[in-house]
Amino acid sequence: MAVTQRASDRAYQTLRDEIVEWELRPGSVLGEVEQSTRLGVSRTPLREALARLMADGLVSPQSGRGLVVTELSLASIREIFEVRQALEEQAARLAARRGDPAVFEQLEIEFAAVNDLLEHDDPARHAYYGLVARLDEAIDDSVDNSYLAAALSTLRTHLVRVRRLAVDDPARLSAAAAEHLLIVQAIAARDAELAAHATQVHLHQALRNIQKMAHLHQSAGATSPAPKGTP
Amino acid sequence: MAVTQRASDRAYQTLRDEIVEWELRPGSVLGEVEQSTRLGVSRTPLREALARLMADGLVSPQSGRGLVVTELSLASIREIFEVRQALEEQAARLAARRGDPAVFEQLEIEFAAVNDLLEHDDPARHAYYGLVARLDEAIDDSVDNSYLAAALSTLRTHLVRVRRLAVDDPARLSAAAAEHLLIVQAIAARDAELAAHATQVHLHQALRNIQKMAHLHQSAGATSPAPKGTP
DNA sequence: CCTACCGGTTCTGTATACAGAATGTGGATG
DNA sequence: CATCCACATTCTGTATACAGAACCGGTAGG
Repeated sequence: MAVTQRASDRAYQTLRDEIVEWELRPGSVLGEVEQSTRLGVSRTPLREALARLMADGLVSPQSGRGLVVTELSLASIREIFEVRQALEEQAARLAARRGDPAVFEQLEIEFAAVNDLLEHDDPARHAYYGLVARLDEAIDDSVDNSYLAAALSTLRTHLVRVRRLAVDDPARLSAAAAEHLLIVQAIAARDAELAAHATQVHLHQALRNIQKMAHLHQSAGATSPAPKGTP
Repeated sequence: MAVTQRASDRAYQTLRDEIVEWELRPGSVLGEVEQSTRLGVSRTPLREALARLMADGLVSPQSGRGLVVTELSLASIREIFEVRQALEEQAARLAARRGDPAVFEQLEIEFAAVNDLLEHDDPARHAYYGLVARLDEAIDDSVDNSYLAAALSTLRTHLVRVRRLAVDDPARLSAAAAEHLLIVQAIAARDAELAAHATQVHLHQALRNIQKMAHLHQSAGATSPAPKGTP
């Protein structure tokens, strides 16, 4: 493995993390020289990093010159979920057909016991989201489709950004775990259609929850201006 | 509009076209210096172009150093179609809900008369594929989802590459037009589920046709070595 | 007081130079 | 004759230098 990571990779990961974690707010202008000096790399690898971020849809070219961190409005979240519905339904369906039931039976046990996980003192819910990540990984492995995996990967980046928008309430997490459990059970039972439908149910509820939370906060999250380098 | 295109864009488009048109065969090694001199641009913009091609999945890093044009096996075509099923079904469904029926009624007329188009002397079927492209465009516009549009766009690049693999026979084109007609009718009638199902039917038949043709040619197409610059 | 033009400044896009790493080759040795 | 090591060549990754273009400010004119 690469002990020394490339400078462009470091710049990409750093910027991506900062955008996803909302340290770089939407609308922030990313100047090449500014960011290259800040991250301690030259402009060449930084440009490569910005190009990748643009391909991901995390930054977009502003009118004329300059790249800005893309907004994450409720409308764009809805768009993301429309793609997610399509891709994750297909992924669940194919995983049910091709996956090794043993793998998902193991995950089934863990999701059944997820309430113990949620009771632990874990503000960031690392254990829970780690389990979900392992489910995603198991599905990707089972599907064995690099194009689908790539599309889902970029999508998940956006979803982490959505997740950081507001902390999930425990009730929703518990419900989500139940929905995940059904998906896992369906895959383990090789019931492709049930896996597809259960995925639709989960995504519907997840989006609904986000919209509900956003409605509560209303003017709070989303698109506060807060520029960074304009004193 | 930009009168002067950027060098990196020119390099990207040129290389992409050459890969899609099978002038650069799968397995071809794309050295940076070699390609930069050939295309008459410096290494910096060429690297940017190669990065975009890698994001598209048209080239992939070879073991160690060097990028190679990706293979297009029957297996990978199947993978592409699995993603395509998911995304185009969703696109058709959403277009049926959101599109302007008038637009699709116009397309309906054109698809109904497509046999006239096919009788014209047009070896590359420009008129036909142009009509299909306009349908895709109308769907994208109606869906109004940038994430979905982006995913479909990269997918279509791969599909052009598949299409160039072998010339479609007239019978298949005629059948495909009938399938397209049903999709358009469903969208015009705002029947989302019929649009989704008709899309599935069309994609199933399209993939089946490709597999049939590949089976006929068997050893022909796909992965013949034929390197370009090794005299 | 508003508008249009002009200069300065900053930024992007491109080219090139340099360092490190990997690969392949040749010769020497077992 | 095979194998291993050392060297040379080539390639990638990075830094920097340069040119052109786009913005911003001020100033002069209507």
